[in-house]
Amino acid sequence: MRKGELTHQAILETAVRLASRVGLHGLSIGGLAEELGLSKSGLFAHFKSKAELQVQVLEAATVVFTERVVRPALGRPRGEPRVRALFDGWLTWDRDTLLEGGCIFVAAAAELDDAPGPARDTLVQGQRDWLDCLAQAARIAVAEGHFRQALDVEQFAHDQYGVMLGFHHAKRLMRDPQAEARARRAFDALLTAARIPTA
Amino acid sequence: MRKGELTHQAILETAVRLASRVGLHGLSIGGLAEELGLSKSGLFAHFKSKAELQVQVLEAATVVFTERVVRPALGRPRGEPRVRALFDGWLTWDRDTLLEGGCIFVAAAAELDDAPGPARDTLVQGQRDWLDCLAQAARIAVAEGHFRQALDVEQFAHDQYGVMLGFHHAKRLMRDPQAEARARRAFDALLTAARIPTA
DNA sequence: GCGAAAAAAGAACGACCGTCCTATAAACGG
DNA sequence: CCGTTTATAGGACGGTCGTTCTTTTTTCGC
Repeated sequence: MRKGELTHQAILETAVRLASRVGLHGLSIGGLAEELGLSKSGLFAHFKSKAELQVQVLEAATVVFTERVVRPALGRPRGEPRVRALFDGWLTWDRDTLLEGGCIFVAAAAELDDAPGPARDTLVQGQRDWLDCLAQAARIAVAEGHFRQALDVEQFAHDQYGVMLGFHHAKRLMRDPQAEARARRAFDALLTAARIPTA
Repeated sequence: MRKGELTHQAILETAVRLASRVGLHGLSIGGLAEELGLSKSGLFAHFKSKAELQVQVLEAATVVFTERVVRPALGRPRGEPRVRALFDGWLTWDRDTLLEGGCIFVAAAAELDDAPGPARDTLVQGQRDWLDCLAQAARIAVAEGHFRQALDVEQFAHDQYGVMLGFHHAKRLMRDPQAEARARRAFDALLTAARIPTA
């Protein structure tokens, strides 16, 4: 009862890393087993299906993301500092977590946007939570007087996400060495617009 | 020499549509053949490999995109109107082209960002051209006095791309009915920031 | 340490994949 | 209309996929 849970966890850890490179679709039972030195059937026994594996990979990645990005940011002062911390953590969490293939959620979003099923549902829920988290941080910044009163915090979260996606595109596909600088400049512009009274 | 070229074109047309749903990876020779009522080998003969098929699919999609988005925009007045036209066309070109799976380039970007090869090279070149096109349109808007002199036009193009990616994410993955309104609002903010003298 | 229970391995399955080879059918220049 | 070129079909290949069943090994409470 303990050994099983242990390998189960080890599998997921490797699976998240592998999925970031090859995608949830490209993540194969056999390939994953080989990477871990396990037999295909031995690994499969931990999940009743590949779909279940995909769901658990997304859940495991979400746990890591929360630990690596959200929790540290919650330790920062309420308002703009926390908003910035969320963005900063977001920018580098895949690097810090050794996800060579970049943010697994961005890859999964493109893969699953037209593939109904439990994996998609899991991803969407996680993204919804994350967007809510971003919006809530902005809401606090409004309450603290850092951002203007009339700011549409959901729009702010949405725009922040767009900046992040642009960063991912520039960095991972275009291999643009300026990607991070561009993303920070774009986010700064967002912050500026959020601060100044109704433009 | 004519019949062949005709079906070749028909194959690519269907392939682009199919790839938008299932991705370049999920696009299978057999599945594509069935959709067209052709034999697998008959279709395969048109391309020497699957990699070549993928490249040609991307090229075909680029032609459509240029025809549907870039060319109409070039008919609009130089400056901000043209910049807006590029954005507007971009927002809806996948819908207009009956790409049920959404913009094929966004899907391909996530699929290929870690897969070196001719398909990736083709995509990257196309995206580079497109970003150059956006930057050039912004440059003209500066020259026309619509945008401020000091505007970083490459940054503007990059930010514009981020808005578009945010739109795609909100619409296709999150099924957010407000996706388009959000995207327009974000782009308007970009335009405002581009107009006003150094904030 | 023994015995039950859990974990892992081994082998096989049907299905689909890209690719190749060969034969047939259609297209087309003369 | 014929003969050649071209386009398509048919079938088979080795490989990988997810999944299942059966067997062996390991774990772990008693």
